[in-house]
Amino acid sequence: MSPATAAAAAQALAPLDLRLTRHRRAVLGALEGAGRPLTVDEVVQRSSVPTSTAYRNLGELVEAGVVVRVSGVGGGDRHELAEQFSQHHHHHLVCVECGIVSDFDPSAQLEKLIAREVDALLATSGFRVTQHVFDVRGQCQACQASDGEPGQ
Amino acid sequence: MSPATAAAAAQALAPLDLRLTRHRRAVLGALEGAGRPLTVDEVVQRSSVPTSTAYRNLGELVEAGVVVRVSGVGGGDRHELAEQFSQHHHHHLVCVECGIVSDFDPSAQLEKLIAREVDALLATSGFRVTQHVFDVRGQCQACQASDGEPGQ
DNA sequence: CTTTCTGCAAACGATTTGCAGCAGC
DNA sequence: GCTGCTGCAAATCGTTTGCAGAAAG
Repeated sequence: MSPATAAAAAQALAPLDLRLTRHRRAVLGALEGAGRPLTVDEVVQRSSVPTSTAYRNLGELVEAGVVVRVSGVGGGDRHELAEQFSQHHHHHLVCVECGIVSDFDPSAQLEKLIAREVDALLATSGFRVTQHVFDVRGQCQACQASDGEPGQ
Repeated sequence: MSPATAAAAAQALAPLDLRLTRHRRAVLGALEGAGRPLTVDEVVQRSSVPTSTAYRNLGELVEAGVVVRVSGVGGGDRHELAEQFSQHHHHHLVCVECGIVSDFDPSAQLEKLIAREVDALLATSGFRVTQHVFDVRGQCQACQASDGEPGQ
């Protein structure tokens, strides 16, 4: 994990009386290195943190706003660094076949229009928006390729 | 459940050798009546269908394309009638506090831009898009009201 | 009538938690 | 050194499944 990220994470954890322990560093390192949302199991694999601790740490990191949960397609929740820690706003491409979630950047035009739509929502329904999710589902290239093929 | 919906549902179920039983009617009636995505538990409550049957039926209805699963915030998956059965395209407002998911209609302008974005994705990443999800998260009016208050 | 559906209770897998000792700050 | 963290194993919760009898077309 980069030193800048570590410092920022420590800042976010402190108000909740949470410490930046070796396991939390490992978890954040795994998420940072992956560059896409990971399941708890993938985090355990990549960080060598025991499962129960991984669950606990991910939960606390979410509360601290350092990590966000992303819902994919079955197979449990996925996690990635919050946008303020990963440096950029993005959306998700979810493959409904293999479950992999990858990131993509939306056009500036779309973002602008979304912002306008969100403002309208507050006015019409009183809903206070904190986040928007624009996920796209379909079939990734790899799954398209393996589809018509013999042998699974 | 309206007769038109019933007929359409029967049509969708038949190819999979699935019958439109009294429980499946009850489940669809609950979803239709709610007008928002329901958890399995809410479906059980409103339809008086035993839990295991509700799970089985919802799964089958999803396979038949009559129902879609919507991911909210914890508390299990939520379900609603597929757009072709509920008459309109819409998106979701998810309250991160109470978990309630409600529907809202996007502007035509936003939909047009989303369609364009989705086309671009196929071209740049080879991802074959089948569905887009534009969910908005935040705090519903009821939860805003109960927030600063004493007693919970 | 034949095939699918139902209801129960038991199985299952993912996630959470209690507790005694270890580690940040 | 005080307070929060860890690891294990046991508890929990949502979901799935096997099976014998009921119901749909």
